[in-house]
Amino acid sequence: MGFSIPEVSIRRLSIYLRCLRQALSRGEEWIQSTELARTCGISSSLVRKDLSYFGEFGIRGRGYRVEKLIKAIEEIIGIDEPIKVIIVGAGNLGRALIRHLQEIPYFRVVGAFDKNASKVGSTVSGVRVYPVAEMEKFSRETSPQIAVLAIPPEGLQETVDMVSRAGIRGVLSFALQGIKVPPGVVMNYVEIASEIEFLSYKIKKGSVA
Amino acid sequence: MGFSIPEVSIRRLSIYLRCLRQALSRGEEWIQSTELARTCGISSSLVRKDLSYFGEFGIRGRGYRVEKLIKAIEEIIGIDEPIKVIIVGAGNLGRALIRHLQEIPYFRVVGAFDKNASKVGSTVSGVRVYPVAEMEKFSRETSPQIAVLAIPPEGLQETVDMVSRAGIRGVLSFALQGIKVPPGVVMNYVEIASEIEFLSYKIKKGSVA
DNA sequence: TTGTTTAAGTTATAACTTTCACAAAAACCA
DNA sequence: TGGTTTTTGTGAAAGTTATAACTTAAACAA
Ligand SMILES: NC(=O)c1ccc[n+]([C@@H]2O[C@H](COP(=O)([O-])OP(=O)(O)OC[C@H]3O[C@@H](n4cnc5c(N)ncnc54)[C@H](O)[C@@H]3O)[C@@H](O)[C@H]2O)c1
Ligand SMILES: NC(=O)c1ccc[n+]([C@@H]2O[C@H](COP(=O)([O-])OP(=O)(O)OC[C@H]3O[C@@H](n4cnc5c(N)ncnc54)[C@H](O)[C@@H]3O)[C@@H](O)[C@H]2O)c1
Repeated sequence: MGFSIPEVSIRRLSIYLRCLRQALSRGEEWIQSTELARTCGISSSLVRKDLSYFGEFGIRGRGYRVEKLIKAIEEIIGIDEPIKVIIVGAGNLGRALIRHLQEIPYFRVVGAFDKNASKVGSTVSGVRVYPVAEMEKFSRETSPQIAVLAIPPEGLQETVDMVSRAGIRGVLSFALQGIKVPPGVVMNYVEIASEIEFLSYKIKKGSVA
Repeated sequence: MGFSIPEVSIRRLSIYLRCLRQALSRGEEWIQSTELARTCGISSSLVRKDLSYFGEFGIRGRGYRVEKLIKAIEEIIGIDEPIKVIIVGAGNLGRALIRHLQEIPYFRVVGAFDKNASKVGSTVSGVRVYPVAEMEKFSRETSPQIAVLAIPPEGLQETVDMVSRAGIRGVLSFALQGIKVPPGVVMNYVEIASEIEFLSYKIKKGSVA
């Protein structure tokens, strides 16, 4: 076959999932690509194309069964089983993330880690904060798949290496820094400042036109 | 001319900015496209291409003057003057964002807004929390450019409309929802769940290969 | 000066992504 | 039952973005 699925398609799947869940909660049993496209703000052919990378999920002339499509996308993404997540850095951001992720049923925040002794032993929404030194041991026992790093850029490289040694292969970082990502680890970044800068540019450009 | 600058290029500019600031803080006066590319994990021709959309900033055979390039990118993005930001929703996330953005010199968090009376009047890192009803008045006096929405999806449409009425044209939302964005408003989203789902897919795919 | 080296800027090509347009399949109706 | 409608799935075209290859300008040394 020799072709790869666009990364943007995967990101869109996760948006479709949100729309589909909303549709389901509104009691809708069927949905068409046009409807899904409209709520996501894209074209219907793109919706169909994205799905077609993974198989045939719809019925021609009818649309997609909402529930079935949700299950299918969950399986594609890999969240048919709850994903175990750890949070590194139990500061303001880390605590907000724990609370947020706890509310999402297909994530399980199994633990938090902090290097500050005063944070260790405390609990955030029922999630225990462990010393970073225990990460490898904890990981052997619990096998989390994802680490979310809510720490300053200073300790980033060291932490990524540690997380990798603990066998965690997916890392989401809130510290943006030129880092050597260990082999086998997939890492991405969220940077609010960049998002605001992007908006700033768009506003500026729009006002000129 | 009839060609548009790719949005991804703008997003990369803001990453270049971070690398450049680091280089500056290390006392480096000059930087080459290869070096900038390496620290950002992309190709050097892409760096040069991105910059070439906006002009000529380097010296052939020499590279880019770090300080000059920072200034140039800041001006392109529109952060040569500090950007005034408001935060809507002074919960866990809102407070974490206030603290984070306060640390970045080219942002000025001028106020926070909450609909919960018990939050109103309090202060987070020196930023005052106002009732949402005062947003328009506040905005007339202070003219913030960007609103960051750290609220649940329920009130999103209403809040976006309010923010738009207040004359704010850039919105960053942490609630992902099929929303009608008022004309003239640029809106984008940050959704940690989507980022983790994306990682989940990549891990899953990697382990099969 | 003049030749050589270096790295930016630019053009051409390749890779990727989206859209278009239509065939195919299911459902519905007379 | 057969024709009509509807909407998916898909191959090809169009459009966009990234990479590679090349050209030009600056700097430096002899
Ligand atoms: N990228 C973004 O969009 C974004 C948004 C908000 C905050 N941030 C950044 O994230 C970081 C955390 O923000 P915060 O508001 O929670 O700060 P904070 O100071 O409240 O919390 C940081 C926590 O991390 C712990 N920590 C520091 N280094 C660590 C390490 N190497 N290992 C384990 N724990 C460690 C500290 O002990 C502290 O508890 C800050 O650097 C902030 O600038 C980024
Ligand atoms: N997208 C993401 O990545 C992400 C990350 C973290 C949290 N969240 C979401 O963001 C929201 C806020 O998270 P949190 O942890 O701060 O919750 P929180 O309950 O601590 O805070 C929410 C605050 O917003 C206020 N609020 C609610 N509706 C409002 C409105 N219409 N106008 C003004 N203020 C309003 C509430 O009074 C409260 O103070 C939650 O829905 C959470 O799920 C999203």
